Amino acid sequence: MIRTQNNTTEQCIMEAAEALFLDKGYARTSTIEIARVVGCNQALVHYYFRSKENLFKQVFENKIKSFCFSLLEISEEDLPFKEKLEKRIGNHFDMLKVNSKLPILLFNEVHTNQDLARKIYADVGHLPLSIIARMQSELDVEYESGRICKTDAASLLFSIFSLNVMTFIGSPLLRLFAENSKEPLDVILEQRRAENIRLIMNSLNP
Amino acid sequence: MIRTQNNTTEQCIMEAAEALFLDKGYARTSTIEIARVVGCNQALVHYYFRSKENLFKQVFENKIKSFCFSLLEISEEDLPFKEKLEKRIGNHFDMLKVNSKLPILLFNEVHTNQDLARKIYADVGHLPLSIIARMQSELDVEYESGRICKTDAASLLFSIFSLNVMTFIGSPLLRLFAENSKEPLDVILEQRRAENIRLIMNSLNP
DNA sequence: ATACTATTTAATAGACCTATTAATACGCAA
DNA sequence: TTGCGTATTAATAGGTCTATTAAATAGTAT
Repeated sequence: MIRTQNNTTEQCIMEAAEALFLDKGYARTSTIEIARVVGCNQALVHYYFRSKENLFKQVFENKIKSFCFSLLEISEEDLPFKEKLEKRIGNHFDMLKVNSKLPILLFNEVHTNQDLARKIYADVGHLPLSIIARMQSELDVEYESGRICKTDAASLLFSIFSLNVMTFIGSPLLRLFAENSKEPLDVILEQRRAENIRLIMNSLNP
Repeated sequence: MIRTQNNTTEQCIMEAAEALFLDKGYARTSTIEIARVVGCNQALVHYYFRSKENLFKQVFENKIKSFCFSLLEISEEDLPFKEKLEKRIGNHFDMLKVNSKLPILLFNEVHTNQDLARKIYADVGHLPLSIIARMQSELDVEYESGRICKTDAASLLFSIFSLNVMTFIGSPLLRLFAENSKEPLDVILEQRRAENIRLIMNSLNP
C-alpha cells in the first residue's frame, strides 16, 4: 500500500474522501475511487468506516457546525459594535474562502437527502436561538442609542450569510458577471468581500 | 401504460423527470424511477431521449437561460430608475419562488459536473456582457444626476442575485434562523423579499 | 383487411457500486 | 520463535443502473 503522507491509513482515507466529496459530491464519489486515491484496497474503507454514509458523516461532522455557525460566534474583542460586525463579516468570508467548496456540497446534500437533513437538524437545530438572541440584544443597545436603525438579528445574519456564501456557490456565474473586468478570480473575490461588508453596514444606517 | 394527463408520453416523461431531478438531483434520479412515476416501461425513456443526460438537458435547457438571466432582462416599462429596479428585484424573487428548487440543482450540477458546466458556459456565456453594459449606462446616468452613488453594474447584479437565490438555496437554514418568529415559511419569504429590496436600494444612496 | 410506421414491452448485456467474508501479511509481546 | 491482535488483500455476493435489442402491439393510411 502506498501512502502519500506519514499519516495513518485512516487519516489518509478521510482526507481523500473529503477532497473527492467536495469535488464530485456524495453520489458521484465511490469508495472504490477513494481507495484508489489513497492507494489501498477498497475493503479498507469499509474496515475503518463501515459504510460510505458513515465516512461522509465523520469527515464533515465538525465542518458542518463551524460552517453553519461561524458567523454567529461572538468575537471576544471589545470593539465598538460596528467595527466588530465588520470584522465578523470579513472573518466569515475568509472562512468560506478556505472552504469554498463546502457550501454547495452541504446544501445539495441537505436538499436531496432527507435523512441527512434531519440528522443535521437534530445536531445543530438548537444552536441559533440563543446566539441570535445575544446578537439581538447588542443590536437593541445600538438602536436605543441611535447609532443604527431598528434591526432584526436573524434577518441581518441571514443577509450576511447569503452574500458571503453565494460568492462561492455562485463562483461560476461570478466569473461571467465579472468578465468585463478580466481580473483574476482572487481580485474579484476581494471586491466581493468589501462589497458585502459595505452592503450590510449601509443597511444599518438609521 | 397509465398516464395521469392527456399529454403525450414524451411530455409526461419530461414532467416526471423534471420533478424528480428537482427533488433528488441528477445522480440520485434513475430512468427506472422516472418510468415508474410515469407508469411506463423504462426503455421508453431512452426511446424518446436516448440518454439520461440528454433528457436532463432537454428538460432544463430553457430554464437554465431564464434562471441565469431573468434578472438582467430589461423591463420595458418606462419608470424612474429606482422604481424599475425595485420591480426587477421583486420579479426576480417571484420567479425564483416558482422555481425554488432550481438553483440548488443547477449549481450543484455545474460544480460537480465539468462537462455540463462547459456546455452551459458555451450556451449562455456571451449573454451577460451586453446586458450588463446596458445596465451600467443606466446607472451612470443616475450617478451623473446625483441620485445614486457610483455603482458597478456587474457587482450590483450579483448582489441582487445572491440575496434572492440564497433565500431559496438556504431555506433549510432560513427556517432555523427564523425559528424565533414561528411564522410559516411563506411569511418569512415575504419578509426576505422586502428585506432584499431594501438592502439593495439602500446600497445605492449617494 | 393489408401494410407500414410509431409506440411500447420484456429481456438482458455490461458496468459499476457497496458491503461482506475469508484468507493472508504484519507487528510485537511473551 | 510462537502466538495473537491488527491491518490489508482478493474475491465475490448481491444490488442497481444505463442502454440496447428484438419482439409485440397500436394506430393509420390505402
